[in-house]
Amino acid sequence: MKASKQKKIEAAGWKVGSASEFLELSDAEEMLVNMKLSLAANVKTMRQQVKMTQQELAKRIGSSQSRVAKMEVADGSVSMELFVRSLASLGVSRSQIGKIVGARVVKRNRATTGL
Amino acid sequence: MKASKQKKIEAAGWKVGSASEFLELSDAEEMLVNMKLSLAANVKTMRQQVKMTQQELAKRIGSSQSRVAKMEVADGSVSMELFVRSLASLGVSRSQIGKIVGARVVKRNRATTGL
DNA sequence: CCATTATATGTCATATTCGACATAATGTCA
DNA sequence: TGACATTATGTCGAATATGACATATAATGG
Repeated sequence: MKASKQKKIEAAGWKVGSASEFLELSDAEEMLVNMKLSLAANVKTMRQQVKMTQQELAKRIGSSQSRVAKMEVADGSVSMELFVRSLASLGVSRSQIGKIVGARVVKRNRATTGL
Repeated sequence: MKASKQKKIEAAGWKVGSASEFLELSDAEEMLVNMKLSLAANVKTMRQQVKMTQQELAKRIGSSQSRVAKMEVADGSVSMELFVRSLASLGVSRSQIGKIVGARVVKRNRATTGL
């Protein structure tokens, strides 16, 4: 893993082992981070699509506004379980969640989104 | 949620809230359980495909044989993170993991598997 | 501008998940 | 059968994720 990439990841609150023993793991960790980035982005957009506030979603999933906020900024302390629970509570189907997990988020510009 | 279904889930070591306040959550919980069942089955078959022992996979992911065993029987104490880490360490790509998450496991009989 | 609402960030006690270990159960093969 | 490898199950202290809360920082619109 490149140092620059690791620094970026750690800056976002992620822990990355660097001992040689864990070199294979770093790929898995990076994958996990990217999955969570994708999940986070989708939780946010889905919630907004339903015009729900973080507070409301929090209540729905039995959590708190602060935790929902951490989810949406892909804080390192949020588990995949919470992402999945949230998406499910937003009406996202299992197969849709599978796609979110499997594909990188593409940040589109205003020209393509039409906004 | 039907009582029979909940009983089955709880028998497998899962905790399911039953207060009316959490009725919407139970669907999400069931989805999570099914995802983990799918992930568990795939960890097992992929590991066997590479002719790896639980002990060896455990070492690869910095865990223990007992935890790998729990993974493969879809024990309730195993997080999605660990499933993903394991699959990644077994060489499964992100898009493949997405498919595993998104689609129910189909248990095939001997006629179709050829065994 | 101010007031109000929504979102982000930090901390903390509690709950959950962790690897490790012992040991039981199952499988394998001679 | 017995010896050996592999997998399953239970438990425990340590590590991590949790909801709750306070509070900071936007964002909204009047």
